[in-house]
Amino acid sequence: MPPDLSNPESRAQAILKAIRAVPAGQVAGYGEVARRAGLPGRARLVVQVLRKHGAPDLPWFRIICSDGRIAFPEGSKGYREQSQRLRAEGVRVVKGKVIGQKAAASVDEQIWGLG
DNA sequence: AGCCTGACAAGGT
DNA sequence: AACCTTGCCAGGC
Repeated sequence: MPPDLSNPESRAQAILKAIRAVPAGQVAGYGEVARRAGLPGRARLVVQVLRKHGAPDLPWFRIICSDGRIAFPEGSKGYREQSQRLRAEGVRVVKGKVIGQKAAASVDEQIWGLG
């Protein structure tokens, strides 16, 4: 049974859950995360959640643009940290873009507990 | 209500 | 592939 999503709080929770569901060594787009959270078309809501929640355990660095780009401005603190953290997980990052595959479909199972 | 702001997305050039 | 324009949605004022 999917979460409520009728109020901002539950929406944020759903998004956080979707983000945490992305496996190490893989990445996912903002819109992708939104969809998996049950919020299709709300990519920008994901952005807002990420801006607010600075949770240390949140794998925020695995979230990138749909075209594989890192969303932070080149040279910014976030840009450098994200690149570094991704590479630390074995993700290939070239010129601010992630080369390789995006998160597997199995992520959905992890979120909704289908397995 | 109206306007501005975002770590976006999609489509066209 | 790079770049620009348009569409979107929620928040904060």
